[in-house]
Amino acid sequence: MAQKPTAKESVLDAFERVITDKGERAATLDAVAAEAGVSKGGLLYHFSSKNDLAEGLAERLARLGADDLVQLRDAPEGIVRRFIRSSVVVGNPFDNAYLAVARLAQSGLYPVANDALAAIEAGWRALIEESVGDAAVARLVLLVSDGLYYNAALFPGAVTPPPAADLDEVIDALEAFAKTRAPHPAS
Amino acid sequence: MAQKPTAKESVLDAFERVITDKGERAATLDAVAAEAGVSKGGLLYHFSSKNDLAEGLAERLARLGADDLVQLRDAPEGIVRRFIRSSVVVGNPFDNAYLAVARLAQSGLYPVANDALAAIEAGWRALIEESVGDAAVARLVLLVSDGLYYNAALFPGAVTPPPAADLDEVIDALEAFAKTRAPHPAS
DNA sequence: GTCTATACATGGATAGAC
DNA sequence: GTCTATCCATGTATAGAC
Repeated sequence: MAQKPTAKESVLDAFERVITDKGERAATLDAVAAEAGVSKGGLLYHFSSKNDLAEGLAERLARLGADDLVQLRDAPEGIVRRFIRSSVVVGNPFDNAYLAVARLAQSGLYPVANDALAAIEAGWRALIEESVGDAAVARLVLLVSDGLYYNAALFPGAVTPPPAADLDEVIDALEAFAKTRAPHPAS
Repeated sequence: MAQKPTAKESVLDAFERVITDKGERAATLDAVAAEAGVSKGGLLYHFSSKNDLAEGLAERLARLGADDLVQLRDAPEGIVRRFIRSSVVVGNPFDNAYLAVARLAQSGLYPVANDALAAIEAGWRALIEESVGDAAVARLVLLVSDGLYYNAALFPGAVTPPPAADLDEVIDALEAFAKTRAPHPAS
């Protein structure tokens, strides 16, 4: 029965797309309505304010984030490798939502966006710490991820995608360091 | 003879302060004029547009950035340690300018701000690479720095200052990794 | 050089027809 | 449920007095 809210979802898609492509400031009600193919009034029927739109996106992120965390936990290549690799935005639904909400959060106008990001980060942190077994290594992993993510995704237009080979080299370094700190995780 | 442009500089100070304290969106001409203690008209005499203000700040950053790079090169505690430590914003003139310009750049409305940041980053990258002698390590150092910086400084209000002890631990890890990669830099 | 007054555009949101 | 028309607030920028 949660299969039918197509109209709302497509407006939310449009909101997400405009934020991602042109930045938060460009995501006016007019622009979002146009992108969604409806009028401003039509949009405001589904989301009665701009803050309502932000909440909708934050909820979507929370939903997708839960799935993402499960996939991360079960990643065959290992949690750290998967986590770092996924720090460079590729364009899946979770990435798109995360990026858009991050942009919203930056403006400082939507506390709900900041809260949603904090919740995602907390989930990651717990999983990474549990996985690597050392707080310092976990911190390093999270910092590198943040560095990658923010660098690549934060500035609309100036996207600099890092080469995959370089990325793996960085991951190797992190895992080597992790071994240094926790040499015998099993015994 | 470059000692007298007090009025312009104080307007620029106000611009910087408002951006830092309340975010780029709150830095309207009205708000900046009020902060500087002048009228909107008075402000616009010195900077004929908002983009002009952004350019002024970008130039200030470039000026301070040159000094910063020299100090980094000569840091007695070592370049990497100094660099990572300085990634957490402390409030010196360079930090203030950098933070403000970063916020401007995020909006996507001021290409001059993005350019100024890119120039700063390029200077850092060259120095770090030269210092650690290994591209992968340099990349890691820059990523950690970015992670630290963006996390702490990007969201107006939600500033999370990382503990100094944890920071040093991260630096130790980076330097240990650097030794792994370049065991005998002299021979 | 600094001020007031004002023009002009844009964005969020309401009212009410269809 | 979606539209048009409109109101109101805010932000940038200009004109011209002092």
